[in-house]
Amino acid sequence: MTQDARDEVDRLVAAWRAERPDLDVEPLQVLSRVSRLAKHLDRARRAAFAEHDLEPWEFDVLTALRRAGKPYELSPGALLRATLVTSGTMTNRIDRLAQAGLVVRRPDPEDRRGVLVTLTETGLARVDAAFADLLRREHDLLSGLGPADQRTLAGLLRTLLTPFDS
Amino acid sequence: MTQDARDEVDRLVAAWRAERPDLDVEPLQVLSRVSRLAKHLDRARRAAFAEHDLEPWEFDVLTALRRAGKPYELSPGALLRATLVTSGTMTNRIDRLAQAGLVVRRPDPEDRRGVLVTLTETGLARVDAAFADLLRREHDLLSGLGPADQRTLAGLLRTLLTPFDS
DNA sequence: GTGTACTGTCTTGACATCGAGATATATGTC
DNA sequence: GACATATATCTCGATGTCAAGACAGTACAC
Repeated sequence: MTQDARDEVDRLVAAWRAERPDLDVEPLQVLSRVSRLAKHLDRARRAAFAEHDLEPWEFDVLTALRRAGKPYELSPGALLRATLVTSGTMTNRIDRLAQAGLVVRRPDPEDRRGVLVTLTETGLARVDAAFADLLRREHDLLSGLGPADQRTLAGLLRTLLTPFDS
Repeated sequence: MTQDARDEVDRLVAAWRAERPDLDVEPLQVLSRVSRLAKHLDRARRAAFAEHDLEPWEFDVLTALRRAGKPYELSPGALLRATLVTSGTMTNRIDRLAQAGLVVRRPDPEDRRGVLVTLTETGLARVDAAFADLLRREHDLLSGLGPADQRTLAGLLRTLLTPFDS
């Protein structure tokens, strides 16, 4: 029934089965792999961005602005929803991005509580270069799967993700 | 060609296609979902462990020891390989776990540079309770997929993970 | 056995994050 | 139009992590 361990998670599951045969550890086959893959992805991303003098957190904010399209402008609130961080973190990020000249902050003319964050020319160029680079690397990471498998995988992941989109 | 957006990542991909039609953003369909799902999983885990007075990082170390089987003992080096953190981090974690009475440190009798970290009775009981709880919750998270889909998903993820197992 | 490289663990300083709370403004109700 | 509630952003203190390097001990060649 049990096949040979083929990756770290197979070994992990086998160890749990030996120690806790009373528990159903099947969920780990999926979820533990998701966590581990994400950890490796973070490292790969960090390496890719380093060549463009960007930290992952800088990239996250800049891409959110880039995706918004011209004039590449969003509120801090929109940015924190897009990046899943807390407001204190976002304030800090915007501060440092502004100091680096990649974004500028200006008052929201329509809501005096609000602020708008805009990509500068430098920021735009930097994020476009880094994003193209990232896609090349991610494409390579996925080269082990054919197009059909990738679509299948994306679909299954979407199903798991749907409940979180609230 | 483009189907309706059904989750956040579909919207993200659509936004990129509009802004950068020159790039092949298909890799995001898989990898962006992996990262997002991992982030949600972290939160779910944190909530599960809170009921057992454990932080995620505590759980990670304790489960590594638990999986090792009797006498629930590993070196710091083995622990950091199992948890993918750096040595400084592991030292800090062991310090605090020892202070909390969940593990004990003792000199390795066979290598005077070395140390062995052992689960205490308290630590064993705590990690067993938290792990059972976690599995229940993870089982629920996967309830959107049938057994066959779960196996398919696990298999595809394993393929992506294999190159990282070095 | 001496020298050199390696291994295992810990120390330190910098840093990004979180969470709670503060402030200012906006919105809706009576 | 006054009041309570909600929203947008920022401030601040605590914390966990990493990276680099220090230090002790081991292994192996010669």
